[in-house]
Amino acid sequence: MKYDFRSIEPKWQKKWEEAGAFRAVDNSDKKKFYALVEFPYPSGAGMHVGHIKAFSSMEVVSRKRRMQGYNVLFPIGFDAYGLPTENYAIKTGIHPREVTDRNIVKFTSQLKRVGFSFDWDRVVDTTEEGFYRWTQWIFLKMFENGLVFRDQALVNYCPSCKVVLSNEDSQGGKCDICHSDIVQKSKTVWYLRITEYADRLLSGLDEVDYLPNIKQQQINWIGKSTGAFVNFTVKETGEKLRIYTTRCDTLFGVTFMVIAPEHPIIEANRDRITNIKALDAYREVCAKKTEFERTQLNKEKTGVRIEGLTAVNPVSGKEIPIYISDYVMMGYGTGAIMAVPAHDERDYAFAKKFGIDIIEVIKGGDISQEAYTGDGEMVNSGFLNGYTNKKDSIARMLTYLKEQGVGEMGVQYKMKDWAFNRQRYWGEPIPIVHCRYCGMVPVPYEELPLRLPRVENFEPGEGGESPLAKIDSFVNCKCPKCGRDAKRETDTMPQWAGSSWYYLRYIDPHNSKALADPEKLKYWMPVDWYNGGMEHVTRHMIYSRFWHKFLYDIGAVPCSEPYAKRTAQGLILGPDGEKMSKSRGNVVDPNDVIDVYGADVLRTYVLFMGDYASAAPWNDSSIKGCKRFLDRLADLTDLIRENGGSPKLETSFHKTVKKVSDDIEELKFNTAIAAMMALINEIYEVGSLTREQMMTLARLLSPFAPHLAEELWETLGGEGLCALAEWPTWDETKTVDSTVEVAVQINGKVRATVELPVDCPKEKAIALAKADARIAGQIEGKTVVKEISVPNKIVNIVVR
RNA sequence: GCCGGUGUGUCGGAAUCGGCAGACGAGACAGACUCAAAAUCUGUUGUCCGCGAGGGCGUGUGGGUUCAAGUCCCACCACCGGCACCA
Repeated sequence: MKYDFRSIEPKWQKKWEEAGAFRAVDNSDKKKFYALVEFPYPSGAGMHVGHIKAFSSMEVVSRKRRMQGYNVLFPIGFDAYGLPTENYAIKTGIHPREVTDRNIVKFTSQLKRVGFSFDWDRVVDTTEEGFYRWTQWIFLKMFENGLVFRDQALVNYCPSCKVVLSNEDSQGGKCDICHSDIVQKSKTVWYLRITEYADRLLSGLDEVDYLPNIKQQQINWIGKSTGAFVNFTVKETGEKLRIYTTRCDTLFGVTFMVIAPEHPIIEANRDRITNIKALDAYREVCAKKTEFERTQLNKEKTGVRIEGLTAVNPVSGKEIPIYISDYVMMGYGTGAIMAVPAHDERDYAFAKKFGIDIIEVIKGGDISQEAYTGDGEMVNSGFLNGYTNKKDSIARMLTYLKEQGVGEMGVQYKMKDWAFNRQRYWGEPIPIVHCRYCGMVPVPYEELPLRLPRVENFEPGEGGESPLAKIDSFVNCKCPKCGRDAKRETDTMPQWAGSSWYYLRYIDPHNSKALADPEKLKYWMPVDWYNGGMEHVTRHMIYSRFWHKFLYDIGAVPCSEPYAKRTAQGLILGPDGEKMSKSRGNVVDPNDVIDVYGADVLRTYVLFMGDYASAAPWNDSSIKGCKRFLDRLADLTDLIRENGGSPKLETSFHKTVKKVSDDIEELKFNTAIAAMMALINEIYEVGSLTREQMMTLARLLSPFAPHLAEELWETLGGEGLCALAEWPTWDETKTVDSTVEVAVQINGKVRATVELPVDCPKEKAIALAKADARIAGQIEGKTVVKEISVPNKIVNIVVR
């Protein structure tokens, strides 16, 4: 058959669209399958081949599921709020709305050209009123439920761009945009109380099927640690100084305390502290450091002793000094630690520098040389002396602390509350009104969406204010509660907002009464399979799991976890082996590939190029192999004969159907395609095949190269669309040949192979192996020590 | 430092309930077709010794278990990803 991709690809794309072949059906009796891919950010550069790979796994699975009779929901949308569009607008003066619309048109045409089987009736755009209305709705629900709060915090601020930056945008202490030095600035920050869900985000992982490394990253991100809170007492004031520790059994080894420079106890005791000037000087130095500098490892420990305050160890009664040092963070635990220099490397370094006592409480190391962090017998520890097991000594100490009322078990998380505002224009307005009399008042639900006003100037204001702050008509409003003059919040939500719930909107994208109809949610949720990048398995996925759990708590969704299964693709690197980027100039544009080879070749190649989960470089010549594969496959129609093929070929078909079916489920597309290649190589050797076999081949090919598959299907007289034809099945009994080639080893080295019937009994196999001339020659004159035969695999004869 | 992963020809990669290492594809070389090139087709292609039959070596390194190890065990090395002064 002549394979002219230029004519057949548009032809079948049109037919699919006319037939509504990929439309998901609501209220169907069929079994559902919801496949999800991470919706793209519609950047001006358009898609690169990495996007194609990212979408291709669920594309193949979706197409296979449809052929298996499932009602499939495979949607696409656009995560369109964000900084690049806004920066582009600042630079060019073109409004983000126009830029976004233009980019979405571009992405849509690219996606359609590839022939993805998305349901185009369900496209969502996070910047559209009908969508962000519900983003705001969820925010207000969280506000109502006490999950939203405001607090002063130090933020990364770029004095040149006049903009507050996230930690990601200020790596290395430099502004990501203009590369000037970042300073720390105190700002009011909106927070979502994600830490309240920390434990459930952790335990929820037991219910879902994520790749192990994905689960592990989430576990690390949440960072749960179990330990104890212990109250030390300040001798001079009687105040409690509370610390968190995971090793409360080392309490007898505490020789000093360290608190964070920001710890409130300093302000509370300014007049009592005799060296307050020295402390203030140190604190000022710390305040100037960025989070990045402060967390640099292996740097010299610094700090200042607080004169005038002394702590009392609640267990030993010993009086110890208190220091401030920036190696203790206000943001973790209580911002204060008990220091056990003998058994903690950081405390050891600090004690050495400041000449503080080091008391050994765990035997096993040499504390004159370094801190000993291993296990061992407890010493110098009162009632704990003689304990050798960490678990027991901690348990004993916890009991004691509780009895004495000076401490108790506690849990800490590395995960922090989610800073949820940006001083930016191109985002969802936070629907809150500040009233002088009523405080923070939510915008009434019926007034949603709170529209983002159309402005002409997107430059951030002085001091890093949102551009919205300059729009009087937006800012000035009446308090929804008391009706007096009030001002709107001018910050917007971060980029993560829309993507935290978009998968729900696909289920009912045009609903104006609710974020989605409960009946539809019940049918479609949860997402059966979600694929995306490894870079999103912590932030995006944790954020969206948090929102989902909240929505579950208020009865808005029917299940507690949004994604039943999660996998990730590896990057496509540039032809030079480096990460694709505009600045390197190594980006491959899918349109260029389609122009030359067609969409089917592109689709096949991105899946054939390597292990789906690993990164692999693009190779301009390797893609030819996929082109040849499809050409050769199309030409097979010339070999169709009434009694074509051979019994062995029939077996190979059954094997291949099984292999391709199984491999798709494990995302092993490269070996699935390789199996089809091997099959057509075999057909060419045999020289003919049957029409039935060719139709099987077309259906197997359909998820990968659907346009060619349709064309073949039509040529062969198949009924309806190949995309909706029944997925081929295999007969397990027909996947085995009648004979197998078995390797014969002498002392573990292969010396010959013999053709044996399948499941040949051991004795017979050994006898037949020995009958082989070469084997007989090898055994001659030697003693056979042992004979091993593994049916259908190997015969090994050990001789001496 | 901690956690996770990977290491196989010239390249992308196959093969892990231990059983013929290098499937499939690319590249390279040789040949056919062609005035020629491209495309296509055929053959060769881990490495070393040998005219050949054949044999030695070979899956990051070193050791071990086994009739048999890319696969299992021990010790290391290198690279990639994540977290990181987390108390």
